[in-house]
Amino acid sequence: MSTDPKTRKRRVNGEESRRKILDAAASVASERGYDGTSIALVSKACGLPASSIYWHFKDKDDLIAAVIERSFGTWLAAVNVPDGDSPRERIAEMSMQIASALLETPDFLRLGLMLALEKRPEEVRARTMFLSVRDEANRRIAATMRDFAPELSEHAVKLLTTYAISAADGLFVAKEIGGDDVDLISLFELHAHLVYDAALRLAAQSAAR
Amino acid sequence: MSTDPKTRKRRVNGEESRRKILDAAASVASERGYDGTSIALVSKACGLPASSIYWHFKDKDDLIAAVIERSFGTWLAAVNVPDGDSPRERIAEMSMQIASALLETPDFLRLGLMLALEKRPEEVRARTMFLSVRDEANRRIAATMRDFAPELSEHAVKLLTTYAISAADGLFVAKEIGGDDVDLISLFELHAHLVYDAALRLAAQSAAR
Amino acid sequence: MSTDPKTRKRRVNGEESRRKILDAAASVASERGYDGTSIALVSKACGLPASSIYWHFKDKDDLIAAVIERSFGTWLAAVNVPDGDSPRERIAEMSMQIASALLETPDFLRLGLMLALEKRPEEVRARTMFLSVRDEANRRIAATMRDFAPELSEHAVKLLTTYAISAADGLFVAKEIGGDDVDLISLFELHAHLVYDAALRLAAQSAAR
Amino acid sequence: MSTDPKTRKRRVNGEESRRKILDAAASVASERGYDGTSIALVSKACGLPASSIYWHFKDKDDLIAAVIERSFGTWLAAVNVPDGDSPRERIAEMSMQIASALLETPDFLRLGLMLALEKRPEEVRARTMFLSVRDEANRRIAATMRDFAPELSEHAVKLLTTYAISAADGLFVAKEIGGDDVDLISLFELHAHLVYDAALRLAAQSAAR
DNA sequence: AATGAATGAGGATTCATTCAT
DNA sequence: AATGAATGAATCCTCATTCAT
Repeated sequence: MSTDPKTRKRRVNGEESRRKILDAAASVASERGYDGTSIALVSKACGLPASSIYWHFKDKDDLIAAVIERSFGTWLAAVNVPDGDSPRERIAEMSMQIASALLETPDFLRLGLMLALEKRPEEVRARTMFLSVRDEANRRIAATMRDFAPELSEHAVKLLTTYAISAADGLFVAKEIGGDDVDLISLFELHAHLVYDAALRLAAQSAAR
Repeated sequence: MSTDPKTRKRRVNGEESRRKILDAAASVASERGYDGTSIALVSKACGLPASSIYWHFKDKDDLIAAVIERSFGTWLAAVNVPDGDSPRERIAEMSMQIASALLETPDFLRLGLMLALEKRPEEVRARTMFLSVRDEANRRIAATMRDFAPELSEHAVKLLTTYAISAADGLFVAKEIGGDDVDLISLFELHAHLVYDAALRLAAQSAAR
Repeated sequence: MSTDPKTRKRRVNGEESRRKILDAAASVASERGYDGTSIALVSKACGLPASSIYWHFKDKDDLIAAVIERSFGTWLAAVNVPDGDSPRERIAEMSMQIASALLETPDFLRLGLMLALEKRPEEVRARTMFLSVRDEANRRIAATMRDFAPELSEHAVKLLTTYAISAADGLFVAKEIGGDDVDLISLFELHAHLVYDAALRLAAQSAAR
Repeated sequence: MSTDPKTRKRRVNGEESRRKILDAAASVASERGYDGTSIALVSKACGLPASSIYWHFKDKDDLIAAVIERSFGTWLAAVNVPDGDSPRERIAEMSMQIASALLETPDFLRLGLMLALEKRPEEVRARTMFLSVRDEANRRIAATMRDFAPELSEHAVKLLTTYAISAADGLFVAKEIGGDDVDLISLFELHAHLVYDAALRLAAQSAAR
């Protein structure tokens, strides 16, 4: 940390502006989606004129892709595979981590799902960014799954992984819609339980063959 | 009701125009969401001038709400609770019906979820329409659930219902994203299975208390 | 001419607006070129809001192409090949017609030349329009030339035609630059004379071979 | 003049930057005209940030005027009045020089003509620069003309000079439009021939009076 | 029941330019 | 001598909506 106030003030200004813009864009976009996020709105929210946004980002697409990217970063940092403990406990622990990360920084998934559902002709970079980030998550979960139950066939791994992620998405959506009426923690607990049991059963079937 | 052929002709034409507009709006909106759906786009897609759209619908909001409403109608018609058979088979059967209805007419849920995720200040009628339609679905499923396992506590019913619907949403989203890579039928089969088992277990717990 | 004022007022309004826009665009564009012609400027000049311009024309390019097209029409109407008289007199007569048409409606050529000189990457429709219109003029003059001196080789016809048109362009530019200092009529007289003599000489050479 | 190597280094670098900017501006401006030449485009083409351009040039106008000035310099250097030989040969020789200078460095005239055709309210310095440069050319040619045929009336000198320059402009434009289809050399040969004959005839007429 | 035309507000983006370093 | 960042005005164009017919 530099102690020279002048250097810090000036040098960092560019990056600070960039950060302010990203913050503003994240909050606007996660509330109103891609189309609903106008540059004017972001400009108002961050205090910088619209033209300044274009100094930091090529275009709206670039801006929102950056929002997704950063948002995924913070999100990932909050989730880390625990080791030790029994498989059941590890899975429950991860499940809790994901649930609370979703409660704390929902921007990533909310905006991502909005983009994912849209199928406009011209592929939006932001959408691609979300999908690739999601693919990465997919691979990690599949790896954990194989690790934990090596007998599972590849087909079963894929089925379970897709189910695990999809249902989590759905629960998140329910929470977004239902607000405090929805007990996300309990739902994720149930979810972890069900997926764990399903994995055991499928592993047993595979082994039997 | 007038028998004057001219009047009838007009009315029939009017209804056909209305239908054409709804068709166009449904296809555009399910691809691009609320904001991405411009009247000009709908006009181009249905061949009628923009001003004609305003003869049939009060405003854009009204149009999209109508799309949701009609879309839900067709959708509901495809799903009907089967009777007879064992509970397990009935649940599996319903599950299949829902999965194939989603494959055939995905507009309803795709557009609905898009709207649900958006949180704009001015409540959009279309969104409200979707949410109320979804509440109705919720009630029906809860009723079925109580019917099938009366021992379940109200809390358990709510948890299971929410989980059942949410995961279905998530699976639908996965299918939308993944396309043919995703085997929606198998996923719903697994889903029905898991929810059924969970219901049994929770019912047993409730009974034990 | 309809005598019903209401019909005329309303029915024609669309076309009248279109005309007003074209008039305004012609005057602005011929003064400031393609880039200098902003829709806002045209809007101010014609009294209609910018968005109305887009009702009548697809985009700026379309608008300016239409200006060129119409402008060429009026221009062509003012020039018609005279018959009777000796070749020399006919050429002199045509030459005068062209000169005075240029003096009266210079928009066409001024804007056209501006566009022709620009070589931007994305071909502008307006430019293409001018070039095709110019090709047509080229063909007509070449035909007249062949008609009048059949002995001329094709090569000579092309050389003379190009020279005739090009020098006329140049004289027009000089007049645009120099204003009243430049006696366009005398210059065209001289030009006609020189081209005529050149044609005679080249025809004689061709015949001699 | 300082001998301090640092200062010299800077100055040399500075002049090289200036040159790079001018090169970039010349290429952009000769392709897209005054309005089409944005500082951002020039910046991209020369690799220096926009703000650096403003260190070397007061504003856009200044930059483009400098382009014209330098461009005219290189151009002039390529054309030098030959002495000795007969008048006819001297004119033919000059004509060839001009034609090949136009083929090699067309930027000057292309940009100049674009500017000349525009008539915007606020006089652009770059345009004035071109016009004054052109006036100078005019004077030189008139002087040559008087020198070569002293009997010519001032009126005839002016007419011939204007015609000579204008037609040359026109031929240049034709070459710009037509590309390789247009044989600029032959056209200039013809042009020189015609002007020469016209001068002879007018001189004879003047003498006769 | 339908439509051609119009319109003000707002969309994304680029403009020429400035300023502190 | 150079530059990263900022900025207000302007760019083209689309928006949802209205209105007279």
